Amino acid sequence: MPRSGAEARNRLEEAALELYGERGYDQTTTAEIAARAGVTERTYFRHFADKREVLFNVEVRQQDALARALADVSGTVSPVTAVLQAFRSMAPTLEGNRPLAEARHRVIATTPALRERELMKASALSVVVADALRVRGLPDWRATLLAQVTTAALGHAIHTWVADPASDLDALIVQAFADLRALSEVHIAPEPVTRP
Amino acid sequence: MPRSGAEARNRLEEAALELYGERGYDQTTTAEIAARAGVTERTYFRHFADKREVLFNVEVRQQDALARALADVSGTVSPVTAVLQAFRSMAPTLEGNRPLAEARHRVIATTPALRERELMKASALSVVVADALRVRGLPDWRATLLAQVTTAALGHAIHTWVADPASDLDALIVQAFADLRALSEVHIAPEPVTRP
DNA sequence: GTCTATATCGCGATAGAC
DNA sequence: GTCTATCGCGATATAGAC
Repeated sequence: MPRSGAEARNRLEEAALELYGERGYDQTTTAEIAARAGVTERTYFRHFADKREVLFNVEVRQQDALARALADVSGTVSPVTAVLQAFRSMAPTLEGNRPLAEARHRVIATTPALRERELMKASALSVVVADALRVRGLPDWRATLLAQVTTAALGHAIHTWVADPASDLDALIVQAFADLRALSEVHIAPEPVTRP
Repeated sequence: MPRSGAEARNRLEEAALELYGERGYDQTTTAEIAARAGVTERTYFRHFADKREVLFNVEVRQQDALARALADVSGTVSPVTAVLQAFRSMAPTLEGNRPLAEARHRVIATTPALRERELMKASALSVVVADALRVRGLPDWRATLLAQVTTAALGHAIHTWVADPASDLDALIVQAFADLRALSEVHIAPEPVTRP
């Protein structure tokens, strides 16, 4: 009965989030997800590589959006500012479906297998940022580390946002970057290299 | 053929590393690993939670060592210096079995499932560092971010060390922290908070 | 130690969409 | 008609229960 693959995909994502939320990840089978989505188990695996991946297609889309945003930022601003602007451009989309994000994060936070996958996606995001920084002329090592630091800041902002229903994501992102600068001034920068 | 648990464990770790290296992770079954180690598959799962975990007991031990090292660092030095000293104290042990580390990293780098687990362990390490920093009086958010930054630097040092047979890990760790400070001076600290 | 659930994937056939 | 998604069936291996 289903026709367009994208529809089945969406139904599978919804079904999975519901079931993982209801009974927990471990107590849910891929067969159940497929059944609730109205397709066979085999179809599930044609859309998603494994039991975890259903919850992370959202992130993949965000990653693509971020890559585009990074490419669009004016070349005249500093690297960190460029990253900040790109991150901020993603805030509205995320704010758009907060309830979904909350449900997602709740399940992920309580399931080690899903946290693993989340770390993988975060790492991929960091790579995207690092690539953009390299394009902007930063040497490899700096691009990599700066990307890790900024994505960590973004992660913290999102985490705080999910935890507090009254918070504003964009403001939290700006705040996270400000904290980052403060941190580097107080704890990282001033000291000279130490010796034993 | 009975042995004292710990021995079987070691043989399982060796066998797994060998097999993963020879045919690749996907083409290796837990039964094969158990067979090469001279135990049953059931015994394998008594020692390791899943197919990935065999390769990461090393990291768990390192994590314990790091926690101790962090607790032992003098309370008078700055937080970042404390972390640096603790990291450096781990270098000799690692330098001790470089060939093993090389084989490990080669397999992990080429196997997504293993990279996931590696990220998980790195995250756990970061939590250990963050705890230590909190004990030293840093507020939550700073402890977390600083821990992520420093463990990222450590990860980079180790990565470089594994890639270059002629390199010295301790020197690379020191270098990584120096780069960290340089990075924060040039790219993070100087600028004031930006506006849209 | 044994038994079993179920995640994962290969293959050939079918049925809508264009 | 050609694609491509889906189905139905079967095989293997991981992981956990008894």
